[in-house]
Parts: sequence; structure tokens; C-alpha cells
Amino acid sequence: MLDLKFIRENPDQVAKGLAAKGVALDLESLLSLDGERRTLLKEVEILKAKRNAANDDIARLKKQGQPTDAIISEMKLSSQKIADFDSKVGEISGKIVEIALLIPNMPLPEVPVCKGAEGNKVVRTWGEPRKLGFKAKDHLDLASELGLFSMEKGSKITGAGFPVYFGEGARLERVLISFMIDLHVKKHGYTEVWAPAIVNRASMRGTGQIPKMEEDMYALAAGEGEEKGSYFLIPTAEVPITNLMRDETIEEKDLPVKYTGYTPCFRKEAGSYGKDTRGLSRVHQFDKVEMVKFVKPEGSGQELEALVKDAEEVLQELELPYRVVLLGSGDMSFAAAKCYDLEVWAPATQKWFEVSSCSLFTDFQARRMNIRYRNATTKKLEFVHTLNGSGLAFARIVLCLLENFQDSNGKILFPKALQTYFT
RNA sequence: GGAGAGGUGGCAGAGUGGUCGAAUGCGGCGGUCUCGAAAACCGUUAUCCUCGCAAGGGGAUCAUAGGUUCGAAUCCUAUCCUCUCCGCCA
Repeated sequence: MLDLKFIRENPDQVAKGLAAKGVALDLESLLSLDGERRTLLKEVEILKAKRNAANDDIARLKKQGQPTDAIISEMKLSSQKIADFDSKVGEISGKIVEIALLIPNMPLPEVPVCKGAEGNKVVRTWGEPRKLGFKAKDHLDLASELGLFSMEKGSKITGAGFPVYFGEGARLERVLISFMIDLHVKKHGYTEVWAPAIVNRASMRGTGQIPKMEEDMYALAAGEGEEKGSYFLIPTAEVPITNLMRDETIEEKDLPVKYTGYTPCFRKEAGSYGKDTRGLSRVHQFDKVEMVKFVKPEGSGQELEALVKDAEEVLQELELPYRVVLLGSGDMSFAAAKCYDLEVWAPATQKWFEVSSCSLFTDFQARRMNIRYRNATTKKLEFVHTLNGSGLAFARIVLCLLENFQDSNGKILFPKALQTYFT
């Protein structure tokens, strides 16, 4: 959420940001509602001030045994008026919040402005995309030959897009989770969290999935015969972990707070069926190790760079060549102000796969969630900045590992970093 | 799931219709004293909205949402949460 005051004072800048994100939204009506609200507020607050004074008078008169009928009947009328005003103000405020929640975060100045993905920029690469000197098998063939996972079994027990892992495939999943979390905890200084995979509506609103992305998530009902939408399966650990701090004030000395955690992730991604959805490239349930940071506003840009480095190191340890992509405004998520994707080349599928997305949300999520810290110099409560990044996203990383580390006999030779986990 | 108790400021905890945004204690901050520190003493110490260049003014907030009333932390209703006991259960 943006600061209403900021929108009021910088409507042009907000309009620019909306355009950059490709969001059509009627700012004018928001601003006029805001003006209307403040006008009403002024009137009703005068009435309330009078009522407060009258209440004191009544109390005093009663104590003195004086008559109060006249003033009470006068206040009856006044209270009715106040109630009318209040309900009007409430109605307008509701509308304002509804609109304000639909306004995306503003991209930072260094983010390329573009309509879609065409403005994305590769900012650096690491390693050379592997060229195999033999006919590479794709991950699906490898999986069925080695019995690592099955899409068919998943379709049977659940539905399309729910892979089932077997044997070394299942082991790889488990080992990778430990490997990544260990790296982030021991080397990068994150605290490990194990969080619920189901969250409530307020949490989804906090990180910004609601109201815009509600359709992409699996909604659950609170109880028998109740409507769906009180609870949701999480699309990413970002949601539970960031919301850990909702409505809390963090001591400045405790910043930055850095969490990492593994969770399964669930995404409906309606309408995504197509040629790019073969095998593990796009599934409805996958695993992910996530990193979440709460930081001071100053220097949050550097925190994003550090976060990306933390994610990159996982790929380096896994010896997977990758490229770092700075997303353009049109390809960024609703809540992000700046975002880097990490992409890995899959030599058989012949495609770059996004295996991590690292974002800076500035104070956008913190404002929605009311996460603050006390600034030691200004002595004021201020919103923190939040960040998160995948470190890394599964299914795709497994896809990339299989295709990159196959040998000409169709065997997989895992990178050194994983071998200790496999012994 | 059942029965009971309860949710008040950073924390502890008073307050059961009227100058209550809220006693008191602890903690925090500032000061006096001291070579310095501790102790003691004095002062101060919530957040949000809104008007204002500012000084400052006004409004709101005692889990949440409604209701009763001229007036609600206090009464009523619903919801959520916490604790104790019982049941069920991996």
C-alpha cells in the first residue's frame, strides 16, 4: 500500500508508476473520495468536540444536582447527526482502502520502464551454459529411466501438475532443502523458520497477494458449510514468514531481521496450461527455500544486492551456470519496487528457467502489515523495508540439475556440494 | 469438541456508566547528587488520523465488529485469541 498522503501530494508520480506497472486505475476518483472524506471529517470532529465538552458539563451538573434535560435532549440530536456523519465517513473510507489496496508499488528509478518482459536486462552471468557432447535427455526422460519422479502418479492421486518423487529423486528433494537452509543459516546468517503452509486472509492481504491475485491461490473454508477464502494454501513462504512481523515494532538494534525457511508452495496459475508446462517446469505444488529480510529503509537497495548474492551462492555451490536478470517495470510483481530473477540454462529443454526471484518491496508491504521500527535519531516509528528471495525454488532446480549433470550413459553425477549429503 | 476464566499503555496491573488516554509499580529517557557509578530524589515517557508554515488545536483508539445510552475500558450481542480442566487424536 502506498501512503495516502504521498498519493495526495504526488499524484503525477503515482500515475507514472501505475503506467510503468501497466495498471489502469482511476486515481482521480480516489483523490476526490479522499477530499470528501477530509471535508466530512472536519465537520464531524467539530460536532464531536462539542459533544465531548457537553458530556463534561452533564457530568458536572448532575454532580451538583442541577437539571440536565435541556442539554441532554440537545445532545440526542447532535449524536444522531454524528452517527450519520460517521457512517458516511466509514463508507467512504472503505472505498478508499479498497482502491488503495489495488495500487501497486512504485518501481525504483533504476528499473527499466517497459510493458512486459522485453525491458528485462541481463546484468551479469556466472559460468558458461553447459554444452553436452552427446544427445542430452530431457529431465522427463531421465526421470522415467532412473525412476526419480512421476507426473502420472501425481495426476492419479491429485491432478495434473503434482509430481511425485521416488527413490533418489525424493532424496534429492530432501537433501537440497537441507543443503540450502544450511548454507543460508551457517554462512549468510539467517535464522531458520518452519512456518504453516496455510495462512489466513489478513496475511495474504499483508504481502499483497490479495486482492489482486486471489484467483491464483487455493482457498479453504474455515469450517463446515462456510465459504472458501478464510484460509489459503500459501503460494510462497514469503507470506507466512513476512507476516510473522505483522503489527509489530522491531527494535532498531535487531535490524536487519533475516529469516530463511522451507515450505511447500501451492499455485493454481489458472490458464497456464500450454507447451511450457511439461514436466517440472510449472507445477501446482513445489518446494521452496525462501529468504525474508526486514531492514532499515536506508540502504535497502544494498540489502537487495546482498540477498541476490545469497541466492546466487546456492547456484554457484551447485555448479549451475546462471544469469541475473533485472526485471523491467512491466514484468515485476504487484508489490515489488525492484526485482532480480536468477535463471539457469537447461541444456536438453534448451531454455532458461527462473529458479529465484529476489525483490525489494520498500515500505509497501510493511505499510500493509504495519511493521515498524523506532528510528533512533528521529525517535519516530517508521516502516521497515521488506525483501524476499527464493533460495531456491524447487521442481525447476531439480529439472536443471538433472539436465545439467547427466552423463552420456544417462546417469546423474551430482555436484560436490551435494555429495556430502548423499553419503 | 465440552466446561470455566480472561484479553487494558513496552511489561506487570488497577479501574464496572460521566472531567479516564486511563491509577500504581517496573522498565525507558532527561536531570540533581557523585571523581565516576550505584542508590535515592525530581521530571518525563502510547499510537493513528486531521487542521496548521509553526507553536499548537481537534478527533479516534482499553482484542475485533456491532448494539444500548446524551455519554462506554466499564452494560448487551457476535467473532477471534489466550489460559486451566475434560474429551479426541498423529
